[in-house]
Amino acid sequence: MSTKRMGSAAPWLNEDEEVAWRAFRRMTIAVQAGVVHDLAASGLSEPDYEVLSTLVEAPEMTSTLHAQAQKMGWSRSRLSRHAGRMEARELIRRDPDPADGRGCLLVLAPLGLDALRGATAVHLESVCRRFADRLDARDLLDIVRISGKLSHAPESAL
Amino acid sequence: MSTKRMGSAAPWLNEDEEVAWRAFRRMTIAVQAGVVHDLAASGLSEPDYEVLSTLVEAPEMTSTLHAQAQKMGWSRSRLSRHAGRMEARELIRRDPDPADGRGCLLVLAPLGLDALRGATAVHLESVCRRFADRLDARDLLDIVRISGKLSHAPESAL
DNA sequence: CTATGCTCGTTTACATGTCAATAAAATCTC
DNA sequence: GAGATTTTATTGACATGTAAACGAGCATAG
Repeated sequence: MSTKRMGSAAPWLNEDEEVAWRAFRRMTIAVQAGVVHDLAASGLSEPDYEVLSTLVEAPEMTSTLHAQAQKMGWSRSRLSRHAGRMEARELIRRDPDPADGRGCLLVLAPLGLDALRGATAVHLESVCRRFADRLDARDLLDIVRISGKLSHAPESAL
Repeated sequence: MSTKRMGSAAPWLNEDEEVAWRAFRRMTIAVQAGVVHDLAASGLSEPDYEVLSTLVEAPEMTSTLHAQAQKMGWSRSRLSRHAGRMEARELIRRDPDPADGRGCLLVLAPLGLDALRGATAVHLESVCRRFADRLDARDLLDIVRISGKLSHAPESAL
């Protein structure tokens, strides 16, 4: 694929690549920070929102901690901790898992559903204002194309 | 600019926007996590690397904590804490500021310069492998164009 | 059955970030 | 110059993330 930079010499970026890299970083930071900022106004952090919006899609709005962590790409440790904090706020509940004596079920609590409804509107508005409304059809296609090139792990450790 | 979504109705994303938003998220997470992962092998965290690479560009490799924080977009509190940790590892030094009795100067220490040299090679290689090498000239231009649309704050709070 | 190993969720210890309050020095106002 | 205000860096209290060790329950081989 890339015939550039094959030798043993140190790697480098040409000017266009450098410019694009800086632009990439600036863009990702701006959008990410912006959405997190907007979301905070609804009383949920971004991790909170992730947990709730993933959980609401599970059957019965219920999921094993293990399965939920898997689905979110989190460690069980992280989710366990965060679940503890969210349980204290009554956004979710922890029930024993009838199918596995070790496990527990995370259940979306009424308060969590309310919070999610509010936050979803805020989140959508934020994504529109900071992302979708600024882009035209061509931009969207370009993003999908480029994401396809950047989103997978490197072919080899090299 | 955008004549879509002007009314009082709830905001929404059409399918293309939704797909692009997911692609955008996937891409940013993959690249960011990948670079951080590679950098860790050199013994520096990403914040460490930011501090050192910003500091090395300052005159005399020295900068007020205030100025440094400004340049990095960090709070002084954050930089003060991180500087403390880096000072303990002898990557940087804190000297009193002769021009301002309150201030302090962050100075790049020899160990920090060494660490930065190693990390820079690793970082560059990582950016090549995970970013530049995967993209062609058109991709790079598209990124710069799209970044221009996404990187600034919203026109109004609305 | 039972012994061995694996998986589950939690916990401990620590690294890191935020925000508000602080102390000290500079700056401004009169 | 004296006094009020601002600025600077640090700190305390806390929220959040990671990694490794843990105890308890499950599962499989024999």
